[in-house]
Amino acid sequence: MDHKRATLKDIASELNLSPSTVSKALRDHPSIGVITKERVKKLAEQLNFVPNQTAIRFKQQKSYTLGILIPSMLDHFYSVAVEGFEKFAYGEGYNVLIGQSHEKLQREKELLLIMQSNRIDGLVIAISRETMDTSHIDAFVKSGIPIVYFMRKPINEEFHCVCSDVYTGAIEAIAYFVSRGHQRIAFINASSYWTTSRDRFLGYRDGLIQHHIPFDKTLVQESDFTQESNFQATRQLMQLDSPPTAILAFKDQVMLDTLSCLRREFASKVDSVELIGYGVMPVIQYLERPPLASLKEQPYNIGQKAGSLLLDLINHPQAPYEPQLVKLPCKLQVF
Amino acid sequence: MDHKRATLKDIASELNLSPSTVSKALRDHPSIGVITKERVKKLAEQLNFVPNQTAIRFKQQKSYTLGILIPSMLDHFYSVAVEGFEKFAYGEGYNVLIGQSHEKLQREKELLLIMQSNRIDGLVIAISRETMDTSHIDAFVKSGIPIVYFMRKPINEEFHCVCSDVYTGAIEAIAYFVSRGHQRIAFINASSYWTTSRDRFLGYRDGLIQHHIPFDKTLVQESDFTQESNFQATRQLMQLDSPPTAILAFKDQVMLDTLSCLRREFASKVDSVELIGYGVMPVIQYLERPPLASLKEQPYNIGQKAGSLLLDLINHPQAPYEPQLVKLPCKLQVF
DNA sequence: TTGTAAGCGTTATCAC
DNA sequence: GTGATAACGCTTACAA
Repeated sequence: MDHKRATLKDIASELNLSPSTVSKALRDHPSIGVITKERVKKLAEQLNFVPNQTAIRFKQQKSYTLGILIPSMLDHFYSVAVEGFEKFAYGEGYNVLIGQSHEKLQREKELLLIMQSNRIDGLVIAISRETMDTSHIDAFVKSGIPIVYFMRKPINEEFHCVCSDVYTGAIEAIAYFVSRGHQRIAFINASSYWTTSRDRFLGYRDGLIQHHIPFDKTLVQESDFTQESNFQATRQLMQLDSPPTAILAFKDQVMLDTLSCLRREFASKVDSVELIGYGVMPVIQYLERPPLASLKEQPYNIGQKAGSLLLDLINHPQAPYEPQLVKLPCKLQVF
Repeated sequence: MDHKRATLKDIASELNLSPSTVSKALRDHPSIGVITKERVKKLAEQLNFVPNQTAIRFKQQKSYTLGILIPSMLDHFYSVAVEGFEKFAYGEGYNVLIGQSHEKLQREKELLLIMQSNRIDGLVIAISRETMDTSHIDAFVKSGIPIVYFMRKPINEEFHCVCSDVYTGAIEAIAYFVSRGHQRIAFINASSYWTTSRDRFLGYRDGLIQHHIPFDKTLVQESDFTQESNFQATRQLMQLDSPPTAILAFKDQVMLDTLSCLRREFASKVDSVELIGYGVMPVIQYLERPPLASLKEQPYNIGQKAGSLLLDLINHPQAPYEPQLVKLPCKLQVF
């Protein structure tokens, strides 16, 4: 092992040059002679010189690191979103720090501090389920780090956000249900604190209205995504005097649990209830009797888009502030 | 926005102290008076002071960052392993840089360079499918960064490694198959360049031997994990004159594709072939007719263990080198 | 075309 | 108990 890593100074003294010359040579600065560049690069290669990013970051007062804070990487949607985000970030010369809140406000706060202390240049965040109060995020923003929400944005915050066009998706889902003869259409939603829940709900409601189906609030349940909660929501619906024949779920994970619940507890009705979720989880292809459909979102593109929006903010900190709201379309995929 | 972030110097000049005093005060250095500490901490709080890690890292010549390089976070096993690793790392005050090779050697090389240039303090790695030559890893090791393999270790490298005890798992699987009357037991393996493939194979072979079943090499196929490859392996097996009645798969993803292939192309036989995989993918609970069983591994613990082994290496760089091989048990879970 | 010197924020060492 | 100083590796005016 070369016990000491080569530095610019090492190269410089070896070649009787100054560190600044070496620095410029390695970065192809025009003011350095071709021959010098050659010599420098050759030796750098030999010494296995790798520039010390920690020093560069420190010097430049820029971490070249972007943060992304998500509920969990075990959620297929978010792991794909992270892929898109990373791809973009790496392409722009940035590293990525990933944080998982696991739906805990406390963890979210800790991660925000870690990221702040790492002087990340910007953050993309989908808030946790417990995040009803955003004072920790406000403090973060106040420290001067640009931020872009994605998917889950607090309903009362005016901020940049990249998400799926779940409203139109819900409209489409309802239309498809109706075209198949359904009139009793239920909806299992999530935290009313997120814009994405409100938008789904509005799409559901407006979809019903478009088809002259009266809105019935007993057909709307809320889940916290645990299996127990998904089951409970399903039970509530199926035990109604007039149970639904179609259910729109906040996301496929909810829909799958709904399916399980129907199979286990309402076996006689499982074939008479059709389901649509959001996300098109890859699992579904392995089901012998898949649900009706799912709204295909674009997590990869959403991650990328959030990254590029964030970079805009980083590169134009003085630009007039006007919250961008980017919605990427969902597409109904029938199984 | 406070446009400039507070530094030690800011606090110092405000209180007419020196930066070094402030530094010590904030870290509760015994040589600083209680009253001074009070004043310093109070002002730090007020100014919303967050220590600049980039400066600390630079100063300490230590990045407090661990790297983990995996094939893909979309693979359930690895995303859980990353969770375990992260949990451990954060607990020890380290950040985590995650890299995904997506099974590409080229990407793996790039990521190694990025990590090196970030001066990570250590790396945990599962090599890509394309990694047959390890010169890039050797170079990395030579640069002085400790490394621990997990799951996928090159077969000809003597290094620390944390993985599942897949050998014993295979033995168990075969025993279970035999107990159910199977004699024609096939095996779909992966890259012969990994120890984990060799170990599975040895378990498969020894398992057969234990039950006096002759080894038949036509019953062993290799897959590269693409759906096409999984299907192809399944076809090869099922088209034999005497096709298997039981198949052990390298991992559940392979098993699921095998199941799909049987359903689509060998529908008449799908009920007469029993399957066992590795991993216990959560998907499986949603299948109406699940496969026979799966070997439950411990990705979370493996990630944690790899992290703690890595930290040992980091903290005791002078310790005599003796490759550690840690194997965590698999457990057969019947569905 | 090359060199000099200052400085980024923090901590360790040593002096007071 | 507190302060001055140097150092980490690199970049960037500016000087030569």
